[in-house]
Amino acid sequence: METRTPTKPDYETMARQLKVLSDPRRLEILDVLIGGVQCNCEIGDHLDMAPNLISHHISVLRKAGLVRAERDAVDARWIYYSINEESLAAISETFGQFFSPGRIKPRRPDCGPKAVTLTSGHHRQSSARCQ
Amino acid sequence: METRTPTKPDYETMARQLKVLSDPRRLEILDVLIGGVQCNCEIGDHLDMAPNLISHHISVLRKAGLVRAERDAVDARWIYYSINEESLAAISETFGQFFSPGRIKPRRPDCGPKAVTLTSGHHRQSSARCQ
DNA sequence: GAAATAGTTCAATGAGCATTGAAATAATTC
DNA sequence: GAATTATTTCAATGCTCATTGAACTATTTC
Repeated sequence: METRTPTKPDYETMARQLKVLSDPRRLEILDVLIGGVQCNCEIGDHLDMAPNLISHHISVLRKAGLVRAERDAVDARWIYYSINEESLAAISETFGQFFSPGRIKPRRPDCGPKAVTLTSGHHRQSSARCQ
Repeated sequence: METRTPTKPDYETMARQLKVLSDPRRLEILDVLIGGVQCNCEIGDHLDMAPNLISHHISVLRKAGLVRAERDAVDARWIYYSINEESLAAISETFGQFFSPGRIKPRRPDCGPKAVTLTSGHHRQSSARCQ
């Protein structure tokens, strides 16, 4: 009988995705991009970060599939970054499900020494173990 | 005019919370706890981790307020861990909102050299900057 | 009180990673 | 083609943190 999620989640993959999101600079960059700002120069204006640092964090977000890049058709020095909406939706879905409080199951009453005690009086047998 | 979330999120705090969640071992522990297993011995059986490592990760989860501990009333050597439902709900709410794809705003058209080009012909003035 | 059991704390190791400044690449302008 | 602009890559530094084994605390059993 399975007590966890129906299909056991890939914790390694989930952790890797969450690690990408667990940086304040990257959260701020994401927030700016979500807000509709995609011009690199304006990103720099908002963020007060060294350009190479912005570049580094954006590359992390790109490798994670969260952000896409597109060069300007007229002046190819400019690059526009944008949120990969599908990727964000997938993350939102996955973690929304995993961390949903509704998933919490009640404490299993047949576990631990208390259970043994409750059924056989004040003293339990010495080999008492859960299950 | 604000283009991001109404009240600017505390990226540092969010990142710290996400960092706690960005470990495969901690995700697995959380999943076991969410599944209703709270007896330490059974946690150990499920996780195939050294007891001191379980203890370490659980202490991280406890410091983050995600997990609570309670000693067995009969045999105080046993400790039962449980999910702090309110804390999980708060996290689910915060991140569900932040990463919601519905928040994504369209690209601002008045940004970058393309905008200048579109209104003033093929050549833009050399000092062109966004906004 | 000695042995056994449940769990935590400590110290050491090593890997990963954010940050910084400088150099390099790419594209455009004059 | 030299200078300028936009962005990336590189190398070095230092901090954080997961992991391990050993020692320690607390509690119960005999």
